[in-house]
This record gives sequence, structure tokens and C-alpha cells, in this order.
Amino acid sequence: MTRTFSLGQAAKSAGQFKIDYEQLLNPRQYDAVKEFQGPILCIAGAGSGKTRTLIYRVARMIESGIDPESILLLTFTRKAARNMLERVTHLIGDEGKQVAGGTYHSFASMILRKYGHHIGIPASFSILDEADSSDIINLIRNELGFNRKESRFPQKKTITQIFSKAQNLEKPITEIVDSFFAQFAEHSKDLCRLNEEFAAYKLKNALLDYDDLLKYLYKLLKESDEARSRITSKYRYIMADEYQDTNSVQARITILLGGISNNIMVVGDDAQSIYSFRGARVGNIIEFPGIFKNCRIIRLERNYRSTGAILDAANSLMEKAGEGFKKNLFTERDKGELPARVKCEDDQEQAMFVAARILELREQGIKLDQMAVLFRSSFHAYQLELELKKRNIPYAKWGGFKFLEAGHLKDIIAHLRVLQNPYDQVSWLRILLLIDGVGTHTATDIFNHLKASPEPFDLNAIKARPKATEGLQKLSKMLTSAARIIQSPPARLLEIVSDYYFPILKARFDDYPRRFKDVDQLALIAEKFERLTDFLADLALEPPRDSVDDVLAPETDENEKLILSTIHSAKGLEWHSVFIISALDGRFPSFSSFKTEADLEEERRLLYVAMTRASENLAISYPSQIWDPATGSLFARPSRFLEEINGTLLENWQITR
DNA sequence: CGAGGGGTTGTTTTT
DNA sequence: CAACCCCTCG
Repeated sequence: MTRTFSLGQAAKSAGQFKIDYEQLLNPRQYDAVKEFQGPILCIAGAGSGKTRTLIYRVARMIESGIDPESILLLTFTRKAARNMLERVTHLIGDEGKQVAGGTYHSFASMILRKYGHHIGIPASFSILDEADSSDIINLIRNELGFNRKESRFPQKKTITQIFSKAQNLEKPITEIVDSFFAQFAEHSKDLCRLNEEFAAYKLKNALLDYDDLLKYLYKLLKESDEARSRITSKYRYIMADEYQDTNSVQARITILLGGISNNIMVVGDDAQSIYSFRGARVGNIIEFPGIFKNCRIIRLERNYRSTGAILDAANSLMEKAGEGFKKNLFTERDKGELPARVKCEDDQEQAMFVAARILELREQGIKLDQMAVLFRSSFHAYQLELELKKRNIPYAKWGGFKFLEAGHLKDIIAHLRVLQNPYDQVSWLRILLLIDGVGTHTATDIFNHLKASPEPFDLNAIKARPKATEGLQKLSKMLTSAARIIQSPPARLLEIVSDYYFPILKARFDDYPRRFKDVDQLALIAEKFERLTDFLADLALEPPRDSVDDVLAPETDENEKLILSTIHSAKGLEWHSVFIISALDGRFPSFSSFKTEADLEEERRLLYVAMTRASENLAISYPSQIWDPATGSLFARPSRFLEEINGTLLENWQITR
């Protein structure tokens, strides 16, 4: 590997930049941008121009002669990285494209393909998403006979969550079960056993789940001197965004990556930490200066996004925060209108209010895509979705049910996976079960047979019931011919699979026309890739976030859509007008957060994140009561957080019919 | 051994 | 209000 060394850095002086950074940034931002040697912790409040700062920092680095390929930008989603680097490119030209950027997970995936062999990971590993992991766990659970217990064993999805939480928090299974899933305490031992088997299975089949990606990247950096020195000498300028939402493995990775060059900046806001359920530690950001000596701390506290009134209300909410990370966010904008506190009769009335108000704002010239409705959990929006459909208001929903979770798309992907890895047991079982006359037993037999065969796609020698033979032959024929052109663009392979799958789809689902369209949508995504491996790896690392409904919506109407989003998915974004719905104790804060003070505090930060998404208009609404069938209780109290916000900072709205 | 029916779950948030 | 599981029938 060669390393480029540029003399440009010394040659250029401040006056030679194309961009007038000092003019375009406020003094604090400029501080963070102009200095890129040495460690920096940047505490960036909501709407303080954090993204802008990062973009200009990368631009300035490149303008100073730093090799763009030595810059690594770690962000929370890959989309965030992509957008930022596009803007860098826009500012200074194509060099911006050479900067490495992505999530910790995607970075891990890339590095492990290249250097994984140092710790025994083959370059051809596949990535498991949560559903894949569940399926494998289910398989092993059945083999171990744990499903036939007298007392109920947790469901596959729950087990997956338990395992993931254990790895994210780096705690033993038993402890996770005791503290978060006490109802399954009696199965602790079996769960440990299952977890061991699961780990062994992944190892044997070269499968990595999300947690493994991080775990092995850390292991690589820690244990392989050669890999570490190659990686750290390539990436000499590290920036990590949303650092408050990293877990301890990610923090250790960051420290190892930045430890040699010391040129590391982490950016974050402890008041916006909302991912502790998956192991995020606010501690990472707080401990950072202690780990990197001479770390400079830069605070961005001027908010450019929201009106004074919105900011006052948000600050008021955080004043009562149990843990005192005091923020001093200020704005020089006008006060604007007070945020609305809207009491509605019920869920239905709330939906009607939101829809009517949205239409009113639209009359005033605010575009639909400048408005968003935010909620704690995605099912809170069901009623509203009905109302929007009724009134023909186009919307896109983020979070909740994912496009790829639809059964028919999983079927298609399973076929592609088998092509890529003919020994992928879960995918084989899935596609074999689609054939008439094949059940779990036959499918397992077939898999065991072909596992030992040099021609895994040749199913002709298989013994099965007569009813099944025709289907098996078709499958075999399709896979064999697709395998012959396995190097073709994934879109082509997808086409072959779809042609085969359409009759099955038609027979299985009444609503097959709708589902056909989903497949077309998948094909559009596939077109962006040249190799099947890349396509499949990408689907796991960054599943398309649009819901099925959204994909089905006609692509007309100049793309102007209202956004419905979980607060988690709305992180980092902003809209002119924001509605926060179902601010009802039990819904938000969520019933399941009542147990501990820490969980409640996270709900508070979540509301803070939601409120600070709004630039001009904010309305927080709640139905006066809701019957919750899940808990069997009646929620009838407005969110406790609404009570805590200083009453003079909100305006109460009355609904009349 | 597979298919299909009925009863029974348990529901945050996501890379 | 699904998905999921289990059981019985064909």
C-alpha cells in the first residue's frame, strides 16, 4: 500500500482558501473548522449548525492539502455521510468524493472485508439483519427442542433482542434477562446455551450480525498490529458525529482509530442522547476529554433553527432534567408564536385536528414537505394515516414497518442469497417452503442433501413427493441458469428470480398486484449496484426506509409529501412546522419507561429532540384519554413533561367542531 | 408429512 | 390486529 504525502499543506496559507471560512461561520464554528491537528470535543446543541461545521471542516482540510482519502467521517446513518460529502463536493469539487464516510457498521464491513483474514474472518462473509438473526435463532431453537417447553419460551424476535442487548451492553445473558426480561428468568440457562450455539453457527457459516461487525472491528484493531497500523496510517483525520449515541465498543474503536494520529474530533450533544436502549452511553462523550489529553472543547450554543418561543419551551423542559447537563442554547431570532398545547377528545379528534391544521398551513403557503408529524412509536400514527388518506393528503412514513420486512420481498431476497451463498440454510428453507408439497421436513432433507453436493443447485436427484417434483425442477432450473451468469448486474439476476417467483406470489397472495409493484421498487434499488454481493450487503446495512405504503403511492404530485416519522428517525432533521402527537402519559413517555428514572429521562430527551426539530411552528397534542389494550389500562393524563414546561411558554388550544 | 384452522400471544425506539 | 404457535385433519 502506498501512502501519499502532500507538500501542499505547508505551502498554502490562510489567504489562499477559495472559501472565506471566517466570514461564513460564527467564531465558535470557525474554531472547530480551522484547527484539525489534535483532539477536539465539539458539544453541538440542537440546530447549532453542526452539520455545516463538519462540512466546512472537511472542505478546509482538503483545501489545506490534506489527502481526502485520509479523512474518515463517521455518522449515524450512511445517508447523513453521503449528504455531507455531496455538499463538500459542491463547495470545493470532486476531491470531496474521495473522503471515506459512513456508519460505524458500514466502515466495519468495509474494513473487515479487507483485513478480516487477520483474525480469521473470510472476506466473503454475509451480513445478517435482525430478521435474519431471528430466523437462525429460530432454527437452532427448534433443533435444541426449546420450543416444546411446558412453560413459555420467549419468541424468536425477543430472543434476538436479548442477545443483541447483551452484546451491546457487554453483559452476560443472565444479567440482561434478570434486568430487562425478568419474565423469562427461568429460561436463562437455555438462552445462554442457545446464544452459544448461535455464535457457533455464525462462525461456521461466515455470518456477521450488526453487533459482530463492531465486535470484530474492535478485535481486529486490538489484536492485529499489522492491520491496525495500516488502518491508522491511512485514516489520519477522524471525525465522529452523534457521539452521544455510540456504545462502548464504538467508543473503544474510535479511541483506537484516533489514538495514533491524535487528529480526532467527536461531535455530539448529551441532551440528545436517545439510543441507550441499544447500549448508547452518554458517558462516552463526557469521558472523551479525559482519554485524549490536551483535548479542546468547543461549544456550539447558538441555535439558528428555531424561533425564540420554541427554544424557550424546549429549554424549559430540559431545566427539569434529572441529570444536570446544563445547556445554554440561545437564539437571536424573533420570539415567534408560542408552541401550541392541544387537548383533543380522543385519537380520532387528534387526527382530525392535525389534518385540518396541516391543510390550513398549506393554504398559507407552507409546503407539505416542510411539515412533519412526530410520534413516540409508529403505531401511534395509525389513526392519523387513515385521516390523511381520507383527505387525500400525500405522506411518507418513516420508521416502523420496513419495506424489506414484507414477506414477498424477503422471499425474493432469499433466492438471491442462495445464489450468492449456496449453503445459506435459512434462505434455502425459506424458498423451499414456497413450493407446493414441501414442508419443513422435506426442506430440511433437501438442504442436508445439497449441502453435501458439489452441485448445490441440481435438485433433480432429490426424493420428494410427486406433487413437489415439478416445483423443485423449476427452482433448480432457474437457479442453475442464474448461477451461470452470477457476475451479471444484480438487476438482471433479480429479473430472473422475479420471473420465477411471480406465479408463486400470485398463488399465495390475494393482493398480488400491489406486491408486484414492490418488486419493481426493489429492482430500482438493484440497478444502482454492479455486483450481487454489494447489493445484498447494502440491503442489510441500509434498508430503504420508506414504508411499503409510501412506495406504493403514485410518484406524481411533484413529490411534495407530508412526513410522518418516529422521533428516532427524525434525528438531525428540521421542518417549518412540527406536530408532536399522542403526548399522553403511557404513550409518551412510553408505558415501558415508567420503571426506571433513567428510562424516563431518555423519554424527556426524546421530547426535547422532537421539539427542537421545528423552526417556526410547533404543536403538541394529546387525546384526553385512550384505552390501551396491551396493558389493559386507561391512559388519561397528559404527558408529565407537558406539565413540567413552564405554562406561560405554551398556548392552550381549544378544539371546536 | 403438509396444509389449514383456531387460539394465543405480546407491542418502543434502530444500525 | 397482526404474527406466531400448536394442533388436527387429510
